[in-house]
Amino acid sequence: MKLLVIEDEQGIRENIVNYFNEDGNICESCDCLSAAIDKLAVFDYDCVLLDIGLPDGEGFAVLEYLQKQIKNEAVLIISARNSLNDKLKGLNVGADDYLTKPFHLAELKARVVAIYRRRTFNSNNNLVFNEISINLPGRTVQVNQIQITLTRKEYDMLLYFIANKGKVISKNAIAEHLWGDEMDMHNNFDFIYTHIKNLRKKLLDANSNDYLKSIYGIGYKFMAE
Amino acid sequence: MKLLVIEDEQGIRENIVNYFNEDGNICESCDCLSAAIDKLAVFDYDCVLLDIGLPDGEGFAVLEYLQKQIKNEAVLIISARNSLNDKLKGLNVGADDYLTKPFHLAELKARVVAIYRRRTFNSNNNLVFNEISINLPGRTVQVNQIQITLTRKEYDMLLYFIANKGKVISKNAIAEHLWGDEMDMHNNFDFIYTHIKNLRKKLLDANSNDYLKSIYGIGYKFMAE
DNA sequence: TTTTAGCTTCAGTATTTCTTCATATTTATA
DNA sequence: TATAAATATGAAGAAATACTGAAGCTAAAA
Repeated sequence: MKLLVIEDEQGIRENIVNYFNEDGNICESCDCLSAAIDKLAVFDYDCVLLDIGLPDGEGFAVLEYLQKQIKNEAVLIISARNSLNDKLKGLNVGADDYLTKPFHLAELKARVVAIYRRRTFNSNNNLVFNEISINLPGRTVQVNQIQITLTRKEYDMLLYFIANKGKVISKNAIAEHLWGDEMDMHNNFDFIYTHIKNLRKKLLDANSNDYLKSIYGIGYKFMAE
Repeated sequence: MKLLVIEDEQGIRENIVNYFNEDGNICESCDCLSAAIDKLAVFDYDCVLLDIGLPDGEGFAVLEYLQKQIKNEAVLIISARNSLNDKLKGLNVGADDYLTKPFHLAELKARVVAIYRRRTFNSNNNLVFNEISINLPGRTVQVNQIQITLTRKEYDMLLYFIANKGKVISKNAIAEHLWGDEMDMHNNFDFIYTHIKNLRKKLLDANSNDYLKSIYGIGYKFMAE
């Protein structure tokens, strides 16, 4: 999962980032509204963890920005305030959930996972596309009822493709989604080629259709019909 | 055991929480209906201790919520009212037991344990998974009818794995479950490796199948089937 | 006090995954 | 069709993660 933490208190911010990164997620962060908007304008995230009280304004501005841009990031508000008003305001402008400080990292993570599942998966926690079925809690992938074993990057890639099936995904977007924004790749996409190749091979070996289409000069598209 | 206490009177609530936590349980609490629903939406509990008279509504709403969500938390109602009507209403909407205030903490605990056993274990108080059989009251484990001796950490780990069989469990989640969330482990999982190793060895020495699978970069999964 | 069991730490090793690189193939376009 | 750029591939090196056995530590038991 790829996450963005918007939180001005350094301690809290770093705790959250470390906690998620240890689990194999890509978690980025920033400490003010303007940096947040900058990031969101350029990158896509699965979920944004948003503090309301920021040095340069209220976090609600992020929600409004996302709505205006028709971005579909999930948003979980983290806030010191626990008034019903703030909570309702946040949920009204499009937040998915609300958590009051102080909180346990485990609870934060449980909520993020819950939001993500609600958005992405069906009621059985399975993301199904034709002969491919992904089970999130078990981190397993089945093709034609037969289980295949994917590495972390392959799994993340497949999930990303299926979540965006039918859309052309640029190589930069893939890199950004799998490695985060500190990844400097000055036009070298060799590792993407390699992971694509390996993922393709595993899927084809399991008699999947050839959904992974290369778009010359741009990136890839996971064919949906 | 993981419990949730829903009770608005602070004194009673804290007494219950402390009493259960001293026994090595994980006992959380909240003081109103909406906070309770928030928690139940995200977390799973073994048993919910539910007060009926809450500031923002009747506790019965929790029972209805659990039924609607098809969650299978056990529920014990704690209430000042002891009218037959209320009792019947509670049991009708799915409560497992009913206790009238005032009560002794020892009685509360006895009832919770009774409910938990009734729900989780077969008639012999055993939690059985294939050739592994765990006896909760005795904290003993048998593999293929032969008893093996586990340390506290190993036992807790095994129980946690079997309770979450089929799901990938992150090392952070394991650490939290075994040591609590204050445990600061900045990327050092050596002790988890050690306990996993020891648990594995004991199970394999007793001719158990190799259920404990490592998920590279993430954590572990106890294979179900 | 001594002994012991269990927990944690550590260093060395093994394994898995990620990245790089050299080479081959495909594609766009001049 | 020729050329250059982009993409694909297999193999190998590098890095990250996991495993192991042993040793030290701690707290409870004898």
